[in-house]
Amino acid sequence: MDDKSLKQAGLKVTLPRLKILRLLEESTEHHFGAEDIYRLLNESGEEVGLATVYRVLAHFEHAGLVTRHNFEGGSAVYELKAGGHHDHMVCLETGQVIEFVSADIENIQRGIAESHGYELVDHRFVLFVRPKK
Amino acid sequence: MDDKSLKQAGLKVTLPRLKILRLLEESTEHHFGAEDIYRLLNESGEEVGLATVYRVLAHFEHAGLVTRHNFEGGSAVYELKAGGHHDHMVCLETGQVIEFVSADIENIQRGIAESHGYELVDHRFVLFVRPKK
DNA sequence: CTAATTGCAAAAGCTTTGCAGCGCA
DNA sequence: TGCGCTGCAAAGCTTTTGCAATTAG
Repeated sequence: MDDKSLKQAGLKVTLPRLKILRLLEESTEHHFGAEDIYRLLNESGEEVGLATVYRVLAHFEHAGLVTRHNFEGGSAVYELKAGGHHDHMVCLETGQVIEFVSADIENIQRGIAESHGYELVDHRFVLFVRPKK
Repeated sequence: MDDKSLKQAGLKVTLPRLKILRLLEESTEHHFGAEDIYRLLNESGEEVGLATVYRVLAHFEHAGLVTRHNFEGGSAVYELKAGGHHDHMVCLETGQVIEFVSADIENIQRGIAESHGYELVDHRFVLFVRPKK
């Protein structure tokens, strides 16, 4: 199954790639920094080099398996592209990332791009929020 | 005038701060990296240290004078908060940044945050586009 | 067998920080 | 005068890269 995703993506099936893909698929959390992945794997005895984690994630991104986000804070986070498209809400107090979908947003944005003479390729919509008192 | 903005923001009026604020206000371009500002100032004979540029921008951000964006690519860009609020469209071929406003987007997002039990603090909406053929 | 991938360590950005001296209020 | 700001250089982080050894197909 993992094997298949990798092959379909045109990627050679190697141990580090399988380990990383499995971690991304099996975790309840959906957003990981490279350092997180490195730490989690090594803590569970799966030895993978940090440079490899970065290279694997870059490959996954090119292959369309994951998306890279630059939220706030120094480091990027990666997320498996699975399930439908969604956007993100980041809680400024807890750092928690909530996913949501808005059909309205999806509909509006294409019109905006086109009214400026452009073709929409992708978008990033992030809400920064705080628990309601 | 510049003087006033700084005082209103509760910032001590110093030469580097004035120079940077003037650059941000007078340029037709609206988006600058710290390195850009450093280079532009020094090229026009205004000597300012790079560390100072970073510190001034951080102060400006806290004071609400500028917004910091983490688009793609290694470095952050800053933009003067002036005129109304707007969002951004980044052309993937030319790197050009276009600003736009969408009342619909503005209206929708607050509802989204609240329906999840959060209060909206800020948002980031970026469209990645390509010239229409 | 060949080309791609890995690991390590070193290097490369971008940004922040320590400290001594200078400048604004 | 006193506290905050500046500059420089050094340190810190995240991410990338060179290279020799290893592995997948």
